[in-house]
Amino acid sequence: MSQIKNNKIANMLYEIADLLELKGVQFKPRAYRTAARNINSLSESIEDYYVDGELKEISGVGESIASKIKEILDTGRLRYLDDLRKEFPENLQELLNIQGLGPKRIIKLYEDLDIKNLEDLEEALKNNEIRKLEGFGEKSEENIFKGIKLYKESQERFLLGDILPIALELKEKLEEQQIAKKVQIAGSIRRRKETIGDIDILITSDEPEEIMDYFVNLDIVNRVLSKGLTKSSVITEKNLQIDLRVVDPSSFGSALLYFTGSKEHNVKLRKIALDHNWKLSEYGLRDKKKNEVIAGEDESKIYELLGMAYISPELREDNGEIEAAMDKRLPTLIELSDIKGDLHIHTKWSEGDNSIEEMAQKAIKLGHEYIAICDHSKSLQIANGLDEDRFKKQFEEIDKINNNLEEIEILRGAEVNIDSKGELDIDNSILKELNIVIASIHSGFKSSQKELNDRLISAMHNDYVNIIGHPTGRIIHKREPLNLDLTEIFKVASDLGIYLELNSYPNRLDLSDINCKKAKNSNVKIVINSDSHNRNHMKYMELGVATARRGWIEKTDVLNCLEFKKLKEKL
DNA sequence: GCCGTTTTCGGCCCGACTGTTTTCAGTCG
Repeated sequence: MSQIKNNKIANMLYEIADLLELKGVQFKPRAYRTAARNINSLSESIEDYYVDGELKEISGVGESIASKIKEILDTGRLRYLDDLRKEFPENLQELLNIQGLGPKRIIKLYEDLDIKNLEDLEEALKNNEIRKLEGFGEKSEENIFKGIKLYKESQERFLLGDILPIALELKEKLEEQQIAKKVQIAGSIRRRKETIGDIDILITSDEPEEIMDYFVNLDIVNRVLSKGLTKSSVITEKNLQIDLRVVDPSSFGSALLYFTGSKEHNVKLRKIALDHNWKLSEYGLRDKKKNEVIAGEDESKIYELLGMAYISPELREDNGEIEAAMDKRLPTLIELSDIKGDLHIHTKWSEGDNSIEEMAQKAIKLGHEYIAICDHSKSLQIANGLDEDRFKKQFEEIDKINNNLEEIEILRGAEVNIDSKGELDIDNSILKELNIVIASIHSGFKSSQKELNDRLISAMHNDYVNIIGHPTGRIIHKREPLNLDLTEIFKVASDLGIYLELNSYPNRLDLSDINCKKAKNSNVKIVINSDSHNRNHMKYMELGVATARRGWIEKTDVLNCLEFKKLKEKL
């Protein structure tokens, strides 16, 4: 297990792609990105592939990229990348992350205005210099300005889906060291927030010096910020900060509570403690009069003494969970094991990487009872969307595999496109042959609120539509949610019995935690899907379930917690 | 640079949208 190495290599390949793109090289950037993406979604360490001589087994990796991977694994560096970097100012490729800027315009900005980095770009914006350039105007300035804002936000926080595997791997490594006893990830990761600022890890150990030595010398570490006996902080190459704290076993629970947060949750707990004439801190729950610790080792004991049920970390946002815990009316949150199937799976038929059979096999391994193959429809041409004829052909393949596989049920599905008028791009004669129809918006994001609402509502009125996919369309750090009136959408969904999707893709998580809670309060049922484009994406279900838990969702709120028989009845 | 039930060489998703133009380039998905 070493996602960290895979990640490092993928990032270097992504950088090559960016630099080649700036050079105006065709096709190669895509080849490098494909390889990088596939390496990132490997479930095993790339080193294992190297050792076994199987690098070229990785899809998208051929002769040339394989030899580059070898060079990186052997030497830690790559000459080819070093040489490419020399051709441009150090941080020019960073500008590719800004929405609205591509290679052509970046090169123009560089050549005409000597813009070498983000700082130069902001300066030029301030002086209104960009609008004077040929091909740019006031609107361009405005869009670049907005793009910078989103990009900066993305620099400060990381996606849960990117950080969780790293955090879990760190935890595992620390646990392997016999000198660390208890190991727990705290902070916003433990609360499974959609974005993460840094990683906080709490441990107990009798050998703090040894464990700190081990920690600051891990290969993920780029810079050591501080190193002591109780706390050390390091920074990784991607500017992610990791704090490791050694705490006394007698206060492990109170420290865990304190460092898990949220701040607002903790403040309220401390107030309640004060009402009892107690004092709550990271060192324990303490009786002020007698000056003695009454709890600290165990987190749940603290909640118990404060007169409430144990509160799952995902709920700790001071959104009513404390009151609910006191009244014993906390929801029984959905668990990953409640999920019985995945109803949004792409395959090679459209833009997925794997075949129907491969996806089904992976789903069996994950313990799913059923999956729905929901490839894109024809108007999404970039995704090689299916037209009516190809859907018919796909039915045959699905039915055939379904008959051959006893362990799983494969449903016929589609993710059809909602056009600018709210029409679906696939004929009802095909839709009625499907077990599952997801309708999604993939274009015309900037329509007015009324137009957007009307489009979704019109799609929901189609007799064959079951699910609205990624309802708000947001891409975390990239695209704001659609300007929808969700209250109206929820009402229509509830009235018509349409399920709203919680799309588990790491940068979607759409519906968001907050919207899940609102949906639940509006009697809307949801479905949690992975939207897998590769068999290794199916594990994203974990992120969706975590988000649902943050939204107070119970298994009875979720379509794909039903067993297959009941699911079929519902549909 | 990768890949192949139309190819081991010659392709490589392509249309919509935006903002800039005055017929189109660049970007996005």
